[in-house]
Amino acid sequence: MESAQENLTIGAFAKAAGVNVETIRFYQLKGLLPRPERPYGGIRRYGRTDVARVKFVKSAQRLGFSLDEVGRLLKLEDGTHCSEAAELAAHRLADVRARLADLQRMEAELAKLVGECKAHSGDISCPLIAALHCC
Amino acid sequence: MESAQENLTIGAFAKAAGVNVETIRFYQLKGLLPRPERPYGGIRRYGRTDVARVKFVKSAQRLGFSLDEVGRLLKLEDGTHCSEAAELAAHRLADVRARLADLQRMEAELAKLVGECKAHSGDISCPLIAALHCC
DNA sequence: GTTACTTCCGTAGTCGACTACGGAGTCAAG
DNA sequence: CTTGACTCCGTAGTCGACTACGGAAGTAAC
Ligand SMILES: [Zn+2]
Ligand SMILES: [Zn+2]
Ligand SMILES: [Zn+2]
Ligand SMILES: [Zn+2]
Repeated sequence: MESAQENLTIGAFAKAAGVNVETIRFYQLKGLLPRPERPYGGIRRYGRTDVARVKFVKSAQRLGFSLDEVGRLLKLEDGTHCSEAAELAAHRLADVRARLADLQRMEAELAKLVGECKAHSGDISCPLIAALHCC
Repeated sequence: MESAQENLTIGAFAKAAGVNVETIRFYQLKGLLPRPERPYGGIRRYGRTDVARVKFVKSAQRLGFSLDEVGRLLKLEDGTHCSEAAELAAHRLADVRARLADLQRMEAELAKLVGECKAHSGDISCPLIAALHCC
């Protein structure tokens, strides 16, 4: 056979890419995926480059990029002039690190409070609740 | 004077609590804050317990609790039977830790890719872009 | 050739935590 | 007594990344 990965209907394409059909349509709407030509009154067909493109989007998402940023990354796909991509990634990294710091603070405070609640006796009021009171 | 912190209009209340007026109304709508009685055709007045309540909400939010969870925490405010509060906090802690792990993965991968992009010569294609390609 | 699954397409709904808007009523200062 | 700020209240819009719906038309299986 020519290939099991060419001439896919949108359903097979979505399955091959590991996403829902609606996600494909949504990406087309957002300009992340092209809408292939449609034969007279027929249905559109997709190939392996489309699958690769969706997987690119999903990989980038796993790194924290927004769909908007992924759109910009896709325009630099040849990889020859990567300074813009590097800048995008650096921004993303800074943002990830900021969120990380925030979560680490939450983790420490929550862990402390949960520990204190476990430890306190039934008589005095709960330090976990008390901590939320005075700012 | 009796107190600068009693008989506040909603505007003064919001300022004292460090939030917008609309936030107060939103919390009232969500049942996080009571709506004080309104004298015949007059305007509602707020006091220090209301301010404390908003600050409680904001403290809990900083620990990662959703407004829905904060609502449940507010019902345990006396701090005498804290096992439910402790359970909520433990769930929150588990969730925070899961998000933390995810962000740490992103941080490591992004940092690696940014480093590789800085290092690669102009000839070969960018490892940052390449990494997004093959799943 | 009929049934049953897909596809196509646009529009609208979801979630959370607000934010904005609009029009009427209230209040204090001058 | 007017001006201007503030309050009241409901409804609607925002953001991101989908998800759901609905009806018409295409397609595959029997
Ligand atoms: Zn306790
Ligand atoms: Zn209290
Ligand atoms: Zn590079
Ligand atoms: Zn590619």
